[in-house]
Amino acid sequence: MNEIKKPTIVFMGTPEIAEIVLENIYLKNYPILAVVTQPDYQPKGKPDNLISPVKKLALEKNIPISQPQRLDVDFKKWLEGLKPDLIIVTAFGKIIPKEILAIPKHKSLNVHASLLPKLRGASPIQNALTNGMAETGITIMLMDKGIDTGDILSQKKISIESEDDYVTLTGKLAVIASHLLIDTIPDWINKSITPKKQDTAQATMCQLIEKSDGKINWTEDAQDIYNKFRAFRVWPGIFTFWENKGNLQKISLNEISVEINISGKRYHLGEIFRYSDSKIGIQANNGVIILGKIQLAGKNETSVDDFLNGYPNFIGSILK
RNA sequence: CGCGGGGUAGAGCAGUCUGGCAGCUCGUCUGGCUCAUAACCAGGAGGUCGCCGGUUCGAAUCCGGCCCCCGCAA
Repeated sequence: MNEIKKPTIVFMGTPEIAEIVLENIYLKNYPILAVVTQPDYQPKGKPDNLISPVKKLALEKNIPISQPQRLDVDFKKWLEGLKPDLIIVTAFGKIIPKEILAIPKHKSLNVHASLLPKLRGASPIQNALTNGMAETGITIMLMDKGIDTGDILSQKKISIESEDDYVTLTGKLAVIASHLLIDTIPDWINKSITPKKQDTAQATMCQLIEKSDGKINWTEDAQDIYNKFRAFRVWPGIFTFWENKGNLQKISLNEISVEINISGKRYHLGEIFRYSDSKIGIQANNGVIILGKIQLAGKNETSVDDFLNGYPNFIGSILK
């Protein structure tokens, strides 16, 4: 790696993956002028504001913080005043106008958690999992006015293990992202990288996740249901409905596993049955979902064994 | 004052409407049975029924206030 004068950086990002990338930039002694992150979120009934992981780290390291509601004229003026050499964006969560992207001398780079042009958009990690993909990766690219359509500077692949879920995969990708970024910045400043156009014909877009996407359809393959569980681990989770004494009650499946080698008798799709002495299963297509921890709406999370002590009629019902 | 569910033994729940001995399943302890077991049989321990006040001969239950947990919406 060539020696360069380190560019001054404004970092824009919000969740854990952004925090890890930011931390590595900080540890490598890049001058960070400011971080920009989403406004604090105040949940009802909780005493404390939830602050983004990026903000938490910035507070710890005494880096100036901006949390604009909108990226408007005032924000632009503020940013111009900082005269950054480079903007780094990682999972920021808002679309950034191109006037802002154009401010830094060395433009704006985006760290995206997929192998572009695959999985452009807001939720690449979850979509890699729901699609059952065998590999994904990190792309660092120049930002333009489209969503993840900019020219590619560098990429790194990672294989997705069958036991990976959103948490573990995000962790792995974050580490790769932070290293790839540190390797890429000097080459970009030195102009020793030629940006590559994306092959638009190969592009796929990932849709924004909604809470309702967590609803389980018991006619789906067991493996697909399990993939959804892995992808939605942190949010929105997966859920189904149980008819108990005439009431439809929402049940979240917070901890499950899957058995795809089906043996023995089959049940109705969505039917709950005793899969073995210690396992409670739900029949899905081409496999069985094994319950670990579940949560009835309005109640605390419990193990399925505890749940059955209170609701013995659970076994034999059919989930909807 | 956004909408809704909940707080009962170590865990999960019923009982509350219609006030009248504190219950169920599991766990735990003791004993029995068994080659053996997360099995089976018998017995026991374990409760401030979230907190405060009110009504009543009598309150987990009815009335008023408060605290806490959770789901939805944002």
